[in-house]
Order: sequence, then C-alpha cells, then structure tokens
Amino acid sequence: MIENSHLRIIAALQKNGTLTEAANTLCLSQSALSHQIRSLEKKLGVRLWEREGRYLRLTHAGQLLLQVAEQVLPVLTQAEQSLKAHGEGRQGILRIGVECYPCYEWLTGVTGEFMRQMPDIDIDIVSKFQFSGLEGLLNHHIDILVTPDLIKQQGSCYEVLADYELVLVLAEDHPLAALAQISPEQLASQTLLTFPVPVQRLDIFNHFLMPHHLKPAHHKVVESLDLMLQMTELQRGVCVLPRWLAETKCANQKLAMLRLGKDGMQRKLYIAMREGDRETPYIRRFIAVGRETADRSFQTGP
Amino acid sequence: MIENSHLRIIAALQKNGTLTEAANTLCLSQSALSHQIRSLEKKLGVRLWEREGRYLRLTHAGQLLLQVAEQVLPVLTQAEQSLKAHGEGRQGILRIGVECYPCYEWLTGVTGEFMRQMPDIDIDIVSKFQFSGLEGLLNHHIDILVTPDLIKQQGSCYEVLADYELVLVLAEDHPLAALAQISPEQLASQTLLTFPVPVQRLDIFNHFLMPHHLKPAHHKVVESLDLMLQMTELQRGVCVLPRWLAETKCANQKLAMLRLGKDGMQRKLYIAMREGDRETPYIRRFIAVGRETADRSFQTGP
DNA sequence: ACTTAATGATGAGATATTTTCATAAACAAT
DNA sequence: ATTGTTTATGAAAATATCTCATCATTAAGT
Repeated sequence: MIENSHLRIIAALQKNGTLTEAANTLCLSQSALSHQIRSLEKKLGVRLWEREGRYLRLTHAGQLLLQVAEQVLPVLTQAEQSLKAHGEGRQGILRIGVECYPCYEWLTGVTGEFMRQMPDIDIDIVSKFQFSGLEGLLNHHIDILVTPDLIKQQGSCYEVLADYELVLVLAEDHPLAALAQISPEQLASQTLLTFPVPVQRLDIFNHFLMPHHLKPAHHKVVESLDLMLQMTELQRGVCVLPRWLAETKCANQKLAMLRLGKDGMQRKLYIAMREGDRETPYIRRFIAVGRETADRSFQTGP
Repeated sequence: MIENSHLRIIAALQKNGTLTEAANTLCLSQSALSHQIRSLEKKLGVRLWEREGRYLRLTHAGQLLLQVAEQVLPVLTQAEQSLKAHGEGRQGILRIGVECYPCYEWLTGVTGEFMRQMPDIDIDIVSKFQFSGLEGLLNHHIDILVTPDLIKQQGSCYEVLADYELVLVLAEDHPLAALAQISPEQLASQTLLTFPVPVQRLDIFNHFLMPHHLKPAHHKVVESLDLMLQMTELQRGVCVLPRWLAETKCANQKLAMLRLGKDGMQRKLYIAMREGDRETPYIRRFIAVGRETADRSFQTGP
C-alpha cells in the first residue's frame, strides 16, 4: 500500500519545506505533488500534514511515516547502486569451489591479486560438497570450480588454468634422493604420504602406480601440508606435490625433488563454470589473474 | 526507482516458487506478474531471476534485492498498521504540558490509568517551555496543557478538569493550627514556602494577599514537595497546597490544614488544547480519565 | 516417443494511475 | 488594495499496469 514514491515525497517535503520546491527536487510539477499527497492521505485514512497557512507541518502520523522513510530510503538507494554495479559486472559474489589441496594452495596466491583488481567482488571459498564439486557448480552452490579433473557434463564448461608438473618430494638424505627420476616400481617400495582424499582421486595412484598394478608399501594420510613436509624431512615417507608448490615450501627444508617416471607427470589445472557464466566479466577476470599468477610462479622444472 | 510493489513481488515469488502461485497471492494475473518482472529487470539492467526450465531461481542480484525486501517490507507493514491506528484515533503520542507543581502531582495519578486504558498511546510530559505553556501548545510542542490559569487565545480552547480547594498547611503545634481558618492579615505575618515559580503566578499572592496589599513576612522557595512539608513540620514556614494533595501527603506527618479566608479558596484545574484537537478520541479519553480520577481522590474538605 | 497438464511468455487492448496544463484560491508582504 | 508567491483543483494527456487470449516450453505419465 505505502509505496516508495510516497516515502520520497514525504522526505523531500520535509527537506524543502514548501511543496513547490519539493516538487522541483523530485522532478515533478507542483500540481502532481499536490495530487499525490492528497491521494496518499486519502488512501491511508490519516492526515499526514497539517495545513498551516500556506505551509505544511507533519502530524504525528506524518512524523511516523517520515521516520519510516528515513529508515528505508537509504537502504533502497544503496541497493540500487549495488544492483547497477551487478548489472555492469562490477559487483558480485564469486563462490569458488576447490577439490584438491594443491588447488587450495594455488588459490591463496590468486585471490589476493583478484580482490585488489576487483574490490567490489566478494569471494567465498567452498571446499565441502554434498557429492562433487561439479554437482555444486550445477546446483549453484558455487560459481567456479578449480579442479585437476576434467569431467564434461551438460551445462558446464572448462578452461585450462595452468600446466604444472607433479614431483616426488623426499628427504635430502633419503637413499633415493640422488636419483634424477623415480620409477613406479621404486615408488612402490616407499611409504606414501597424501592428503585425506579418496585413493581414486589421487593422480599418483591413478596415473602412475595403478597402470603398473602397483601400490605403495604404506599409505599414510596427513591433514596439513606442513606436517606432510616435516614427516617427509624425517623420512617417515615421501609425498607428491606440484613442483611450484614444492619449490616454494621446501626452500628452507632439507628436501629433494624427483621427476616421476622418465618424462615427469604433467598435469593441468582446470577451471569449470556454468555455460551461462562463461562471459561474466569478473569470471573472465578471475581466469586472467589465475593464469598470470600461474605463469609467474610455476617455474617449469629441469 | 525500486518500488515497493517490486519488493513484494520478489518476496512472493521466492515464497511461492512459481510465478502463477505468486500471482495468486498477490491478487494479480500470471500475465501481469510476468510483465512486471520483465520490466523490473529491464529498468534495473540486471537479471534478477535465472530461467531454469520452468522454474525461476534468483541470481545474486536477485538475492540482494530479496534481502532488501526482507529488511524493508516488515517495516512498511508495521507502519501501515500504525498509521491505520492513528487514523482511527487508537494510536498517537500525547504530549502533556504542566505548568504548576500540583498539576504535576495530579498527573501522576492520571497517567497510569490512562495508559492502562489506551495502551497504544504514548505519553510525554513536558514542563519546560520557551515562554509559556500556551505558547508550547500553539507551537505544537505539546498537545494538551494542564493548568490552573485560564487564558483564552486564538486557536486554543479550555475545559474544566476538576475543582479543588487550596488550603494552608502548617505544623500541628503551630500557634495558628488551632484556628479553623486564616485571614490574609494572619498569613502576612508568616514565612511562606512556595515552589520556584514567579510570584505573579502564585494564587496565594494573586488572589489572597495582593487584594489586601499584603505580603508574607518572609518568602522562601523550595524545590520539592517533601522538603516543603518537612520544613513546614519543623515550623520553618507554612505552605499552600490543594486539599487533596495535602491530605494524601500529610497523613503521617504532624501537620494541620486551615481554610484560607472565610469561604476557602476554590480553584479550578483546566485542560487546554488546540481547537482542532477538541474531538481527538484519545484526548477526550484523557479528559474523561482525568475527571474520574479527580472525582475519586479530591475529597471536598470540611 | 507421444500425450497431457501445468507453467511462463507475449501482444493487443482495456483500465487505472500519474502527470501536466491552465486556472483559481489563499496567503504574506508591501 | 496590490503584488508576488504558494497551494488547490478539474480536465485532458501521458504512462503505467492489468487482463485476456494464445502460444511455447517443460515435466511427467503412458
């Protein structure tokens, strides 16, 4: 019943004092305003202004409505600006899903620069999904998914974010540390440290050991990267990490890196999004920033 | 730009899920709603809903607008109810001006019952005025004025609230306490205690002493009623109070009451209001409650 | 795969609302 | 009284909103 224009009218009237001036600031004719306030009072069944000579003074009811106006109008103008920003792709929420630990590490290097470039885009990082990240994407729980697994599905599309190499990380004084590369058979004799992820989703199992029907001697699950590296340093096991991650983290630890197999394990990091979002400005920007960051920090190993 | 109807639409759509049902709850045709949401999106320049099969799902921008709706709509419905109540005279603010200490005492006995009877009327008591209470009334700083002085002025009108008798209060063991009444000459030999009010506005001066060109021997100003009575009890002076007030306050103090002059001083308590407010329901009610309370508690003295 | 019932979209015309224009009335100040 | 300013009002014009009839799309049943 009470419309927003009414609130604007009562606020403008209070601000300008006279009906004529208020009409000007509202880009209305004086007549229109006069009609409006009359019909508003009629609709509400209350006098809102006391006609005093040729000036208007708010009644108690009018003061009440003015208070409402002062409470509501700022919210609305703010919302309008925000929506305009949304329309121009300046503002939004980017909910990023991550499905792997290295992805998470990689993200931390990207979000900072992205937020600097797009100060009005809020970022939300989601790593728990009911079923899979892809499902979260299609259910609109997230807007983009950073993943090493390319799984095509109706309604989603992928782009390559970065190439990287998986390397084996082990203690400097480990018997195998002197080698330039490691074979599946050699790895199978080791204790392997991994993040708590289903075995089927670990590349080192899927693409290195499984093809040769091998398993590591032992498999230990570790929650954090730092703990994993510490345990590696103390020869409690070996682990597999992206080269860029291993390099930054191992700089001041007694660790060595080995190529996996003859040619090394080249992997790709993908970004998945809904087809409709492919051209969304801030998603394009995120991809751009992500690629730049990767190019800068993913030194291709020897 | 954003109108309230839009907020109602987005809220209804969210609640009902489908456009058709939402249209029903809004008492609109499905077509009208479809046109509305389309034109709203066009006006704002943002997609608010994602058409998904035959259902609608809010975009981020839409969620933002929904939040606004949830914030704003309750305020508005509340305001509408409040305004309706104002229109029916059920709700309002009654700002009561008091110009004399006994008026204030009397008020405390009335407001309680009034608020019980009219729970939606807020009460505000004002006792400081730039110039006079009457001026405050005409300037809309107060809505009614309780006063013992009847001063007619353009735009205001008066009604009688109560009759009461002014009596002289003095210590039980005061030399004059044995008398049944006191003459202006007898009073002129005493120390008179009064509230801090200009002498011209004190009835005891205006209507008792002045006509005989008399003044009290001494005149002391006291801030509080209790202090005034204590001083009276200790024979530091005598004071003048309405009989009903003196009776309730002196019940357990060693005080006596004397008629002022042969016939006693009969006074009236008036209520002043703006002419336009004469028929305002809650003002009529206030007067009714005030009179009842007075009838009950103003025992006409001997 | 075909059918069916339900839902959303669309265009044209009908209604309702809002605005303007022209003018009158009320007021304040000289 | 006169003048300039402000508000009120009625009628017509301009917009905005709604409905009706109809079509397209979709989800679900057969």
